[in-house]
Amino acid sequence: MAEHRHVTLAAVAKAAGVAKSTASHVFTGKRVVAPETAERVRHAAAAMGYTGPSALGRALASGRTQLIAVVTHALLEDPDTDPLSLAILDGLQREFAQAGYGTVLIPPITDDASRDLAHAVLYDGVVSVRRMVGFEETNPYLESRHVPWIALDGYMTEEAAVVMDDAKATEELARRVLEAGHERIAIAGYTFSVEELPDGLTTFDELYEAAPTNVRRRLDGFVRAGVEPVAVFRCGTVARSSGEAAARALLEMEEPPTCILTTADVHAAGIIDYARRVGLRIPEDLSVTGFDAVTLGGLGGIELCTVVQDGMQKGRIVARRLLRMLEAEREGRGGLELGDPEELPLPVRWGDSVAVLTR
Amino acid sequence: MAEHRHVTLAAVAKAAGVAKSTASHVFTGKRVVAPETAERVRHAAAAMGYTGPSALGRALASGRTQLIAVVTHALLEDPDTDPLSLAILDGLQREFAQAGYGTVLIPPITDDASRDLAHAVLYDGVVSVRRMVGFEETNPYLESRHVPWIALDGYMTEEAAVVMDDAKATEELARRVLEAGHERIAIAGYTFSVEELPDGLTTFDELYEAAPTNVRRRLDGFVRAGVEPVAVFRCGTVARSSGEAAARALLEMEEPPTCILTTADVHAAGIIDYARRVGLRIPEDLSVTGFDAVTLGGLGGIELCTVVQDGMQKGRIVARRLLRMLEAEREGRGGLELGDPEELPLPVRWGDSVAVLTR
DNA sequence: CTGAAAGCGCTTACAG
DNA sequence: CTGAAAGCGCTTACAG
Repeated sequence: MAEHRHVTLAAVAKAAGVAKSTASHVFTGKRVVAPETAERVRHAAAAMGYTGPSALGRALASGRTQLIAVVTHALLEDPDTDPLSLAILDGLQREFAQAGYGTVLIPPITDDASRDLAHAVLYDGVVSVRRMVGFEETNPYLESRHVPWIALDGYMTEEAAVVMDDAKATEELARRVLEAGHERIAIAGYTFSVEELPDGLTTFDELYEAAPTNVRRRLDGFVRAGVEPVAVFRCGTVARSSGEAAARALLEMEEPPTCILTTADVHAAGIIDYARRVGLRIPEDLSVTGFDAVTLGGLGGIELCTVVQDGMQKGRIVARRLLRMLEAEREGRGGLELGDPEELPLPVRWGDSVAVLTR
Repeated sequence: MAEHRHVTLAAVAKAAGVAKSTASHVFTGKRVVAPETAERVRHAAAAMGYTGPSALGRALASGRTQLIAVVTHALLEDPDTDPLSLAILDGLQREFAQAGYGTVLIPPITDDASRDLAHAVLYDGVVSVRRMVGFEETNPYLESRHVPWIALDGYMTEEAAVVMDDAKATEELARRVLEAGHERIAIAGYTFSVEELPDGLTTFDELYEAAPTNVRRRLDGFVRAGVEPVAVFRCGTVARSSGEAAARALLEMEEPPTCILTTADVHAAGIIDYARRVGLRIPEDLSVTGFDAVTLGGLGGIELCTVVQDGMQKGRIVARRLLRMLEAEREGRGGLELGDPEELPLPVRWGDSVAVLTR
């Protein structure tokens, strides 16, 4: 009946014959209000079609938006390309939602539109999930907002939030490959900054130098297992196409490897795509290992030998860390204890993409 | 050098010796400011570490948050379960970002946490993507916020935003199945409200009655092609498990169908899972068709005969519609022309999941 | 248990 | 081309 638009707390308070502060407390519950007073306020609110304090007013007055930004390119790819980031996003979103925070998706800053967006968006904290492009401008900007921030994919802030023993996992995986009798083994590892470092053959040391810390740990595991690669390829993107490029280069060698160890499932998938196209069978003619254990289409029934990274769980862990940072900030004590990072287990999954060589 | 926290427009204006309004206009560009005045303001801002007007202040003053909420369960499932919603989300997010809007993810209201979140979050408009659970409370709430809202999955607002000729596509698909010689054909269609209508055998008319409008159109296509189903199964969820349930029931029949027509790829995948498990070959022993053409794992090299629904494109179309609604609202004219909905083409993709029967 | 008032950080007519 | 002022819708000490 009543005009439902733009009913304010002030109007409700007036109608109920109480002060704005009292009406406010009825809704927030931050102060005890006499039952009958509260009832009067609720009644007036209902009659006027008032559905609770405007999130906007509350945000300005309290300085808290209940919003966390997630800067990512994950959705800007074919879902098939980066399912791990999607899973992480899922975990982040669930944990934030549970804690009463909405998750705002924003792309990295790459042009005027994304720059304007970054400036226009409100948030209390931020997580950046893929630093494939645009991070040169995005990172300093996020820094300038002076809010709690966790950057994943090998940044220090990730290391402080979640512990992953990549090396232990890849060591086990590589050890089993060696036990299967492989001697000509190649490594395909990835870096992020494709502009400076495109796909291409390289040396182990150069790859190690350019790789993010998590990839380094994976390479460490290969070394610890005793792998002496006959060739090393640098994947410039975390995308299937870089895996194809790796296969093309590696299979052209005079004595091609019998097994390629990768640092991401998407690369293993790209390698399989290419190998099949040139008529090779997996794993009989070429073995391959991955990392992540994501669901990928078009593998034709092959189950990858890989390391399981539970993205959803990882997202949850990271979210909990950010929530604690937010809390610490609210306490006004930058030095509040954040506690140790949680550990994400990384079990090996032994599929059927590695052949056991008999001689 | 300077203390970087909590620098306000007012402080910058004072330092530059201009009025707040002038400083504001330097940043928004909504009014012409003398070049040297602007320079003075920018200089002061830089010196004080001011990175532009607070999104919060701007939002309160202008009443616009530059945020669009997307209510969805898509991320709350295994990415493998609902890749179409993910693709739609992708399209929404891209289009919104381009228009300067951030995308806020919130879950449907199912408990106190999600209710609080829904109330706390700020947004100028909203799109709801999956109405699987919690919509009984979520929908009225979204309604009560009085902002432009598009609900997908067979609601009227979707129909007004995007035109899809599902019937034409499924008619073509079913026609080809009939041409392949199939006579014992079953239909597995889906509904949303699993609480009231669980998985189970039903009649065509009952399914039709309970189905959302888009599923109805798909069923229309089957009828138009001349299909006379020997059995009809109702999938109570849009998940692989409901497909398995369908296969279990349908294959138990005395004279089981040679082909099952579904209204979603995930159901086709579930059917394949089950059929394989009981030792049937696809398509030799059982043919199946889908709808959506999403990437699904574990299909073992089978390419589904299905209808291609480009989720990303659909998301973009829906986003553009919402943006137009927002604009219309801003103009203060509820009656502003929104124009016709855009059409999303639905091509048939003929894979290898339907056997050609020779007799 | 309740009120009056300041203030959160801006934008936007209005006025000149 | 620029300023002074009102106001967006709340929350939160402060006071009683």
